[in-house]
Amino acid sequence: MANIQITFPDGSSQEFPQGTTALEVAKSVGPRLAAEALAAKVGDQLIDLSSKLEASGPIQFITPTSPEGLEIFRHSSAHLLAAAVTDLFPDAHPGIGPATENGFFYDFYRETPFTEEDLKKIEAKMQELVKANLPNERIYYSKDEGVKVFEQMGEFLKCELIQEKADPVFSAYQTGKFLDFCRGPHIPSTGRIKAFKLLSVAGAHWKGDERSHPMQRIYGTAFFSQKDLEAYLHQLEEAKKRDHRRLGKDLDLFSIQDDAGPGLIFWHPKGGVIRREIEDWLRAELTARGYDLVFTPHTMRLHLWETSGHTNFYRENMFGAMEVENDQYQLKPMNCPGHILIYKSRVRSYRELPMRLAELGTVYRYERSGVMHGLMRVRGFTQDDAHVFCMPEQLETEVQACVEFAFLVLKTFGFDRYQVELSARDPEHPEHYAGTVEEWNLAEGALMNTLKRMDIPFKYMPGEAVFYGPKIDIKLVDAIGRPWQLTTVQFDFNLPPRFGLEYVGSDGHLHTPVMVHRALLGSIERFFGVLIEHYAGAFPVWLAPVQVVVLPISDKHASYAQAVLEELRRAKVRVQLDDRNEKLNARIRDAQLQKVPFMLVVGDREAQNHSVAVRRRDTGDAGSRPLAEFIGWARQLIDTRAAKW
RNA sequence: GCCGGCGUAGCUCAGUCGGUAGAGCAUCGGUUUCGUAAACCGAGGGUCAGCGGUUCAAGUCCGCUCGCCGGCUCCA
Repeated sequence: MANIQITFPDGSSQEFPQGTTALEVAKSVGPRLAAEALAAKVGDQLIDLSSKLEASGPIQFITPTSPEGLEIFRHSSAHLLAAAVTDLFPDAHPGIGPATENGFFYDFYRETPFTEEDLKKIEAKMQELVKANLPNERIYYSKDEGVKVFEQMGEFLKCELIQEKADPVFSAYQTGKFLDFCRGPHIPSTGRIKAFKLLSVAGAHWKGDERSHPMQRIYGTAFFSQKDLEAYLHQLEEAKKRDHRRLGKDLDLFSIQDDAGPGLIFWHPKGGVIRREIEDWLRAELTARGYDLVFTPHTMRLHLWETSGHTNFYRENMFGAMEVENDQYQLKPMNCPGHILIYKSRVRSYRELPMRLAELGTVYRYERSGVMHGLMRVRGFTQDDAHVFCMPEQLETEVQACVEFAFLVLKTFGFDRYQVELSARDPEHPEHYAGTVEEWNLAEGALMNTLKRMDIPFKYMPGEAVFYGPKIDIKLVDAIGRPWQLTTVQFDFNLPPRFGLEYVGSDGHLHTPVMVHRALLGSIERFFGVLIEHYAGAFPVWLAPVQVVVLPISDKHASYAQAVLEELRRAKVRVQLDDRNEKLNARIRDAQLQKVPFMLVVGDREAQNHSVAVRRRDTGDAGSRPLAEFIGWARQLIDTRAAKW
């Protein structure tokens, strides 16, 4: 038998007989590697340890520390889950079960729902299968043969998948009695899975199609060590404490009320302060960047939305039209038509371009009942919207300015977890899009050049563009790792021709302008939600609804406390006096829980030399200093919008 | 919209087998005047989400509706 040459990551190589398994190669390196290895990688292909090596080449072993290690491990955990479920519940038909970012899930079709108790039973069965240390065996089938095997087992969902996706010869994995159509690779046996937990059961749809069978999805997570698992569960608990819905109530920032309806936000005084700070900052920046601030009506004639095309492609997201004097009016789901009407109100010259119309525009969208989520997904919200009307040759400059502005937003509010996506058209289906191929090439080129020139890493997403133009999106991540879209910069090849927009060029002829939609914060509501979670409610001084609390030690110090209060007010610091009949400790505790940045304790000593004893929210007692000095410090933190101090 | 869970005082929650509702915190009144994360005493506060049904009797069992939570789907 011929020998093959296997090269290791350190560059050394060794000969093995053809057909040697990856595991045997690992053993030749050392027993420790053989014990730790989960799978192997040949070239860029992942294989099982039981796979036979047929050709010379490099090999790499996947261990718990490899980037792919956890994913393979969790995928095998999903199989373990399915093995346990099919064993306990013969009427449960497995669908699909992949690894996810934080764990894994498996979807089952079953008439009766799984209960919490069922999850416990399943977990116990999984433990049992771990103890049995069942091998994950790979079996090859021809397509016809495979379909027959799964048909005999009554696994109609698997048959469907095989018919749709399987190669003429495909692999399946056997774990105990459970057989799954699966590409692999898998860890050698179930005995390796020690730290796992089933987390929840939720509804899903077969193949993600809403009209298809309802499925039951069991979520779980698995780690290489019990310690890692516990750390993850602890992190979930911590994240819950940052949930903006929890903090919104505890800090009295906003509410959503049954009497008013779901998805409609009430901004309480404290939330209102933060919103005003955000908006004031934004308006100043918009003005400095050559935007014009406008206001447009909240309801307009329905025919306007027919012209824009919304009644065709956006109807299911619009509130119903209302009748006024035999005419139909529509609550606005977007601001674009309003801005377009301002543009159209008179003849425009190329000298006026680019024209940047900005509005904090409140829109209403009908969201289906199951999708609302705190401030993140609502039915009424305010966008920091703007539309830039310009000539094609101005596009790139305008896009760059938008992206730079977006990054200033991220920096100002201290966001560091985000991802940038460029959504382009699907080149296979040019007929799905408005505008010509030339226009699209120009627009996609402008977007991509901008990102590349600015050295911003991004995900290129062909086929993800909306029909009217390509876009750049920036998504931020919430407390439990869910991404939320905020910033969007989008081209629009659709609306300018639909509304017959034009400008007089330097050549004296009429031309159609190009239009860019952009929102940086996205919606003020969603932005606020992400912001609350980002700071866990402990806002930097410039945003904190109450920046300073004055705490007189006893009634004797009331008049000095009052003087301190007034001096801070004159310096335009948001300050409150807490002179309730409570012990100092209790009042400090309340201020801490309200996450007030500074507490000023005043007693005899402070009254005597016009000073304050400063307590910081984060590090506690910071000693006494003259009142004037503290005010200077506070003002500086506010004026510079300091994130840390 | 779909699947599952949940809804008791302002908040967090208890309430057994169906027998007419309770705690802590918060609020209000009083006492206490205090130096860096919860003083003490007392009082008020409920359409048990809503509507309907079963029953001698429903917070508890059944149905419908509304809302919330976790997902799915959707998301210009």
